Amino acid sequence: MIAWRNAIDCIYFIKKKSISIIIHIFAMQNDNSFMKNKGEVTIHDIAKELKISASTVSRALNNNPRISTKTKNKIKETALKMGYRPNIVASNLRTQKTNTIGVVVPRIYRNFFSNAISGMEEIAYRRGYNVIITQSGDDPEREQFNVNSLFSSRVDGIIVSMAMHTTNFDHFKLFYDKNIPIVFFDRLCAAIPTTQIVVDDENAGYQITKHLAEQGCKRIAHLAGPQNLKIYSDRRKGYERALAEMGLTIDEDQIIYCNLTREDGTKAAQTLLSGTNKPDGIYCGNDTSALSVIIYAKENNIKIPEDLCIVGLSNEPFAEVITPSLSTIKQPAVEIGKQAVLSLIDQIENKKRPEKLETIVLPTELIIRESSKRK
Amino acid sequence: MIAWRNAIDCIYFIKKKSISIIIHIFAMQNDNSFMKNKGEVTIHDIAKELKISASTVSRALNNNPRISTKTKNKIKETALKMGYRPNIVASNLRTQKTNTIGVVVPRIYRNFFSNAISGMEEIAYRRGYNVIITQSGDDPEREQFNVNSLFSSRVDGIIVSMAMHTTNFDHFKLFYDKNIPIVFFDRLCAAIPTTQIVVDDENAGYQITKHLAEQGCKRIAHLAGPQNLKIYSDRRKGYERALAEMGLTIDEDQIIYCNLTREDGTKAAQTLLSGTNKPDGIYCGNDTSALSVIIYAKENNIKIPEDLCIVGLSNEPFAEVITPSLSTIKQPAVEIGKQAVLSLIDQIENKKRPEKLETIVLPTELIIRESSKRK
DNA sequence: GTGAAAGCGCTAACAT
DNA sequence: ATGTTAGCGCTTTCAC
Repeated sequence: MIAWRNAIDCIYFIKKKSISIIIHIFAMQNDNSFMKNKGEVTIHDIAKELKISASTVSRALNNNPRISTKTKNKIKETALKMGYRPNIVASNLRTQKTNTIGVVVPRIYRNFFSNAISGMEEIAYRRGYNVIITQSGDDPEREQFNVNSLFSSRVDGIIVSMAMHTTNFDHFKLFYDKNIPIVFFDRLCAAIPTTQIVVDDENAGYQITKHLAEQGCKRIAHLAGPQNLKIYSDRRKGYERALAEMGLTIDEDQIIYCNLTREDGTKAAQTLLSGTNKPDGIYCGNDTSALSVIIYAKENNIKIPEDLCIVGLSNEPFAEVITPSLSTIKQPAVEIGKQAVLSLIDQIENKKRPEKLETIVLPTELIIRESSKRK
Repeated sequence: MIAWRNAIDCIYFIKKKSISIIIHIFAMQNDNSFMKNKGEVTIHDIAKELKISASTVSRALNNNPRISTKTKNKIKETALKMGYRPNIVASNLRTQKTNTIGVVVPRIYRNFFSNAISGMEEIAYRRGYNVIITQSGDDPEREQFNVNSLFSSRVDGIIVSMAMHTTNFDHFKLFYDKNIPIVFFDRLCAAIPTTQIVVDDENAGYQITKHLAEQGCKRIAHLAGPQNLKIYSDRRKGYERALAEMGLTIDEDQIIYCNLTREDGTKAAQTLLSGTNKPDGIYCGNDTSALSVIIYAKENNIKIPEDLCIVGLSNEPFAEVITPSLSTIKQPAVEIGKQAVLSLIDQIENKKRPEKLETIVLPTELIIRESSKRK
C-alpha cells in the first residue's frame, strides 16, 4: 500500500526537486484495462476516471497542500494504476522552465571534459535537472549553432568551455541579454560578465617549481604554452614567483614557448638538453609535453630523476603508469563540473546573477611521483 | 540608458567588422518598439507585425512550399529583425516529438563511454537531435530513475549500456511496450528484443592468440574475465579457437579466471610466471591486467617480448605510452556510439523496430606494439 | 478543498 | 497561397 505512493512521488521528483529519499517501485503498471491505445494517459483521463477535475489531479500530483490527503491518495493510486506518466514537455511549456542545463565543450572524449561532465551530471541529477551535452570540436561556428540551439530548447542555463578560436560572442550575449544564466569553465570568455570556474594555475606553477627546487634542482627550465591563454600565462607566472622566492634567477633561455604538443615537447627537450648549460629540472606546461621530455631523456641516457627532474601538469591517465611515473598537478575536473552546476542552479533558482565577472578558483594538488622524487 | 547600450552594441559590432547583415539585425534587436517586455517574440508577434496569420508565419519559417517565396522572405526577414527564436518546447508538445535522444551509461568519465558519447553527439548533431546524458554509477535504482525520467521528458528513444547488476528490466519494458526505440551497446539486455551494438570479441581473442603464435609463442596463457558476461566468454572462446587451429593444446592451467583488476593481474602473473612450466605469451582480457603483468615481468627481469609476449585488450590511453608499449585490441568506441545513434534514429524516423533481437557487430583492430613484436 | 477556464507557443487539419 | 480553428498536456488564476 505504501508502494504506489513512493512510486508516483518518485515520478514527480523528476519534475520538482524535493529532496527526499527516492524509492522506486514501478509495479502495478501493466494493468492494461486502463490503457488507452493511442497516446499516453493524461491528467484528464485520471480526472474522468475519478469524476473530478483535471486541476485537482494536477494539484494532487504536485503535492499541493490545498488538496485533502484523502483525495490526494486516491488520485495518486489511480494515476499509478492507469500507468500515468507526467508529460514534462507540456509542463515545461506551461511553466516556462525546463529544468534542463545545456553544456558546450570542445570535445567530450577528452579526459578533463568527460570528468567535468560526469561531475555536472552528478549534481544535476541530485537537483532534478537534465543535462544536454554538445561539443564544438573547437569550431566557432558549431559552437554558435549549439548555443543557439540550446536557447531554442529553452534550457534554463548553459555551461561552456569555449572553442579555441572563438572571437565573436554574440551567441553568449544572447543568453546574457535575456538574463539566462551562463557559467564558463576552463576556457573562459572575458566578454561576458558572469561566473567562471577555474583552477589556481598560478599556484600550480608555483608549487611545481618550489617542489623542483626542494629536490635540489638549481636550474629549472619551463615549457610554456601560448601566453594569450590565461591558464598558460598563469602557469608561467607561478614559476617565476617561485624562482624569485627561492633566490633563483629567471633565465629567459630556460623558458621555451610552444603549443605543448608531443612534437613541441621533443623539440624543446632537444634544445634544452643538448646545449652546454643544461637544466637539472624541467617543469612542463602539460603532461603531453612532459611525456615527450621523458622519452627524449630516456633515449639519451639522461637519468630521471638523478640528472633531471621532470614535472608535468594535468594528471593525464598515463602519468601514473609510464616509466618513470610522472609527477604532475591534479586538476579537480569532477569538482569543477560540480561547482559549475551548483553555481548555475543557484543563479537559475535565485534569479540573481553576478554584478560583474566572478571567478571561483579551485585548488590543485601536486602529485609527486618517480620523475621528480630524489630522496 | 537604452541609447547607451545601443551605441555600445553598434560600436562593438562595427569594430568586429562582422558581416553587415548581422550588424543590422542586432541593431534592430535593440529597437524596443518590437520587443515585448515580458517573454520572447512569438510567431504571433511576427504575424501581427506583418498583418498576416500565425500559421503562415509558421509555415514560412518551416519552409513549407505552399508559401510564396516573396512572403517567405519577408517573414524570415521580419523574424530576424524582431529577434525571433523558435520555442522548441511548444513545437515538441504540439508535434509529440522532441528530437531528443536519452543516453544511460554506467560512468561518463570512463574512456570507452566518453568516446562512445562523443560519437553519439556527433551523429545526433548532424541529424538534428539533442542528446541528454545520464549515468547510473552502476546502481540499478539510479538507472531505473534515469530511464523513467527520460520517458517523462518524452525523448524519442534511448541508448543504454546497463548497470552491472541490473536484474529488473521493467524500466526498459516501459519503452518497449510503448514502442519507443531502445538500442543497447556494450552491456546488453537480453530481455528486450531490440538492436544491440557490440564488437566482435570472439574474433578479437582469436586475432590476439594467433598473433602471439605467429611471434613464436608456444605456450600461451590467458587472463579471462567473469564468464557470465558475454564479452569475456567470447574473448576466451576466440582464444581457444585459435589455439585449436594452430595445433596448440588448450591447457586449463594456463587460463586464470578473475575480474581483471590491477591486483588480479599481479596475482595471475605471480601464479603463471613463478612455476616451472612458464608461458612465453600471455593474452590478458583487458589492458589493466596487462599493465600489471608488464610491471611484474619488469620487476622480475623477464624480458619483454624476448622471453614473454604480452597483449592486452581495449587500447586504453596508457597502452601506447608505457614501456614497453602494449599490444592490444582497439575497440571502435566512437564508431559504436555513431552506430547506436544511426540505428536509433532509423527506428525513430521509420517507425519500425526489429522483430527480434538484432545484433550489429563492429570489427576490432589489433594494434601490435613493443610488448609482443619479436622480429 | 475543488472546479472552470484560460493559455504557454506552436502545428496542422480543414477551410477558402 | 493564406486564414481559421482547434488542440498538444499541463498549470494557475479566479471563482465558489
